[in-house]
Amino acid sequence: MTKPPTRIQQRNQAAILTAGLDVFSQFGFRGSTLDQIAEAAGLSKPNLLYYFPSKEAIHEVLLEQLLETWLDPLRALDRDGEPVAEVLAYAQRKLALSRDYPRESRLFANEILQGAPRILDILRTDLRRMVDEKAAIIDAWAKAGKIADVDPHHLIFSIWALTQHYADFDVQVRAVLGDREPYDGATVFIETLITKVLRP
Amino acid sequence: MTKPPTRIQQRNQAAILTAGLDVFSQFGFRGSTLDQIAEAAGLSKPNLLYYFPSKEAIHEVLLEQLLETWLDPLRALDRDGEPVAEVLAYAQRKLALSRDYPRESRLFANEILQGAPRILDILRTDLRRMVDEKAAIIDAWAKAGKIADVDPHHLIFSIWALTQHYADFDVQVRAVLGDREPYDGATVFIETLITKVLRP
DNA sequence: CGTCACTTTGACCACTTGGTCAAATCAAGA
DNA sequence: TCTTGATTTGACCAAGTGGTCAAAGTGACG
Repeated sequence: MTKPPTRIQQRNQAAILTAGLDVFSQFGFRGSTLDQIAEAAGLSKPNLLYYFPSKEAIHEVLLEQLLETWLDPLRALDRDGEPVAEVLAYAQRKLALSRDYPRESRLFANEILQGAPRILDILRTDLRRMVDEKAAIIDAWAKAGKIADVDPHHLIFSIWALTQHYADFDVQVRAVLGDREPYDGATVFIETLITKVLRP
Repeated sequence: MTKPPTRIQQRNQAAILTAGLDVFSQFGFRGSTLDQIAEAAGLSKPNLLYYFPSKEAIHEVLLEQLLETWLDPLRALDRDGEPVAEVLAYAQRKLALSRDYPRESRLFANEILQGAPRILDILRTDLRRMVDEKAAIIDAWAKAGKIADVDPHHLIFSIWALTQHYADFDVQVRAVLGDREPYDGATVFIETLITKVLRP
């Protein structure tokens, strides 16, 4: 029998989560402070703790929200589609995530860098299961001669690496490119790369 | 007229730097504490501060040591070598760094994720200069028809992404692969990938 | 063995941190 | 308007933080 959230609750919870995403994605869990988050959310610290019981709770909600959508692009890889087009589309969806949700990508990167203490079991079960499943599809395509015979797990890793790099290492990419916008070139490059790799 | 370090100094400074690398690479600068580092080094906190004036100083030495060797693999890319072999060798050197120095890779990743506050100017000058220089070499190879015509900057980014992924996301890679060792497969996959991408 | 520079540490400090609480303020429906 | 529940905050706390310091301990060399 939970009550529906008031307008103020909605606004402040959203502000806190946005602020938390900003701060956590940059400094990691331990490197972030409630004061930072409160300041970024435009609230006082006690007020922030009126909406979330602890620092941990904010982080937890953010990670949950992230995991909810993080695997969607891979989930959509369809065994009945045209193989090269399917993998290409997957990579482009993943790259779009990096472009449109770089903070989420960095939040995830921080969690993994710290040893994934909060999501390790999910990685070992849900993620592993889905990757194995999709790898089997890719492997079947290869065995059928529809694409080149590449290691499907490392193909998936390479797509993760290539796409997330543009979000996680954004500052380095931009430092090297100067003014030039990264994502147009990245889109073309990754498409070329995958096409060539998969050509039988 | 600086005195040569005693045996004890050598041992303790090395222990502190190793401990600092362990801790900073996992939690980032702000997420790490002197107590953690001191404990990992087997020293008391005041004793640690006898060898380094501050937390910042330890981190600074580690970053300096890192940058000293981080660009060596790229620096070695030789315009007079055989193009495909040169790029392949570069990628393999970089992958070996990930395998043999994963903590250094994660230290770097943490610094970049946090916005590269301590090395941004180096990225914008030294790194950018070297990447532009090597990109020009790759471009010349492409124009000469020796390799395919790919965007050289994104080619370099892709090698960074692919290789560093195995160090930075090690825990995720292993969670997905289970017992299987990542680097053998990665070596083969990356070699295949680059060969195919560069084939004219 | 004595000495002196090098090393180590316990006690301490100011500041930050995550979190609490009672009291004050505010908003909306009766 | 009044009431009541939702919201906000200043003051506060215990633990953790980076860092200091004087004093004690130790090693190497004459």
